[in-house]
Amino acid sequence: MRYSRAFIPTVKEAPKDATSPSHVLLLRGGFIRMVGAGIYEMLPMGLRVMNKIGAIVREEMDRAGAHELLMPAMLPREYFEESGRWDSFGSTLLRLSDRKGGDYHLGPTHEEIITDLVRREVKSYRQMPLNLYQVQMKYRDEPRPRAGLLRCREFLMKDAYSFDVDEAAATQSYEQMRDAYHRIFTRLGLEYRVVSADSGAMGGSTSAEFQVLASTGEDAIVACSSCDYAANVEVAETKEPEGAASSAEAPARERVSTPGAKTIDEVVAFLGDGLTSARMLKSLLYVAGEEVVMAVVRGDRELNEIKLARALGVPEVFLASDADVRKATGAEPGFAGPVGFGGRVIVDPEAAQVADGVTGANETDAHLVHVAYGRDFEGEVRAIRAVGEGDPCPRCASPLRAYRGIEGGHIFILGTHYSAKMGATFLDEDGQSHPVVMGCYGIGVSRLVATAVEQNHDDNGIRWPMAIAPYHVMLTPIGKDDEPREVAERLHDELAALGVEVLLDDRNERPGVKFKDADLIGIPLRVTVGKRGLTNGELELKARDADDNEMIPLEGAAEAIAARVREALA
RNA sequence: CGGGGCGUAGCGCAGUCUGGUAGCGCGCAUGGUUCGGGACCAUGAGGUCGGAGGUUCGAAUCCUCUCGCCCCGACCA
Repeated sequence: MRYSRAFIPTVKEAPKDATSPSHVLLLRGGFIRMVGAGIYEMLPMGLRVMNKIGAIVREEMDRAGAHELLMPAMLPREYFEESGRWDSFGSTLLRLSDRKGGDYHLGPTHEEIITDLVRREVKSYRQMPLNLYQVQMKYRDEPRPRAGLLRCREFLMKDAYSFDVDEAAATQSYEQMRDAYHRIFTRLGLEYRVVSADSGAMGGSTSAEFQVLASTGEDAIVACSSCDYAANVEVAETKEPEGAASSAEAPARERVSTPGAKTIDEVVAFLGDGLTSARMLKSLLYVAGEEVVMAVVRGDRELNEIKLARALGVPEVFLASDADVRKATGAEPGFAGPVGFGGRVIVDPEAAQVADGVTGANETDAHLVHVAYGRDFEGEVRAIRAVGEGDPCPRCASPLRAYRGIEGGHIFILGTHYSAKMGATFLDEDGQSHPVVMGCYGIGVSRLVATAVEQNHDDNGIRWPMAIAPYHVMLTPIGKDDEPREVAERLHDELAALGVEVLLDDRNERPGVKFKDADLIGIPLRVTVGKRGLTNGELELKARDADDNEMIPLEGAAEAIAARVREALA
């Protein structure tokens, strides 16, 4: 491709509305343009990247035995009505009506539609296992689209659905998809972790997220430094200390006056005398359904609200208002504590280990010192704190490492959630009817374009992994002489004949402009053709992620460059 | 939906407080000089100041309403 004939509208200054690295660089590099909030155009370069990702996804899905189909994006109301999601999806569902006043929506996901297809067409155990997928635009009216392609209202998604006769077979399908996803993310050239995650409202029994590591990621995850345990912090566990505090030698409980000292830091500073936040018993009041409960974690730890909700068996918990705190403890906020507290108390195992703790006295301007679980207060011991860097792995006790990630894929076993509700049943060998057992598997294809950039960029621009780069090689003839241009033209044709995708910068621009654009758009290999090298019969080869040039002989250059490309793709 | 910010030329911004002929840089066009990390000179094109209403002799500027975009939070099979 001749750069002069391509459509690559790069810009020097970042549009002010873009803040995340991928958003800035994809805009500046001429890959995307915004049409509305969370709605983007894929320009030729962006589309090349997205299509490459899509091709890898399709290859691996096909290899795993899945079959591609295409469902409509515009859907009549009745399907989501049937599953209850016409209401439960709320305003995230983009609704529209036709000329006759009929209700429609744009598909945010397709469990209902595929389940309808399968209930009409699949009647026998002989027709399973079955795995159907599509790559299609999805529509979700996100409350807050953001960060360019990372969270859009219209986005390209690969969604696959498996259908099996029972849980065991469904698990097998799930494992096959997990393997396929491993191959996909590996081939994309992205560093990632598979983490266990909250199954959310899907009610699935088993699920895993494929998290692409990026310091700018929205999700916090932990991964073991030695075994393969990894989890979203929403659900991450850690090896908990056993037993209760050995409080035998601790002095008897005592009330101390702590005027104005409400926060952990203030109390530690006020009491002094070697007190650390790890000896504080942080007591937080939460509203869970009808009741107000107290959650106690060590003062140097954070509470994980999802885990607390799960421990309490409620969908979610809300931090109590100041008024609720006063009512429940009889004291101003900042002085709550488990000793003598009337309601339900959940104690984190680490907090239960504190032998000589300090906590609020449920009395304004007062705390209690020399407090221990088991001796001074009771409660249900449940792991409710946030797990983080350095905590021991729940499986092997090695230290966990904290990462940030972007969710690139998510796989679920759905069970019979949709099939039972929608009557997707089959007959087994004995003529008995059963609901099919489903799984669903998503990959955010357009999101991965941005995710790859978040993980692979520097101050000068993008550094595409070879497998998804818009072109493999950038040819940069420089100087005003004819020779570099002629050599570059010839090299372009030779490389193309070898199956290498080449972008030839034939623009009449100064070298600096060409180099800056080359770095910005991030083609993995750049070949500079200039008088400097040609006088020695050489070309300059520079990898986008390397610091220095290397000189290669002009003789046989095409083969050498093609070999480098093949090597990077292997 | 709560909080904050921003809409002025294709992009980035100044001008708004204190009303008085709409400016700068980049980009674009033409000519010339340049040519190994975003060159220089000259000339030029390009704007209903997001929109509507109001106040005023006069509104980018003041008032009211409205639309859009960004960030934080809530939310996010």
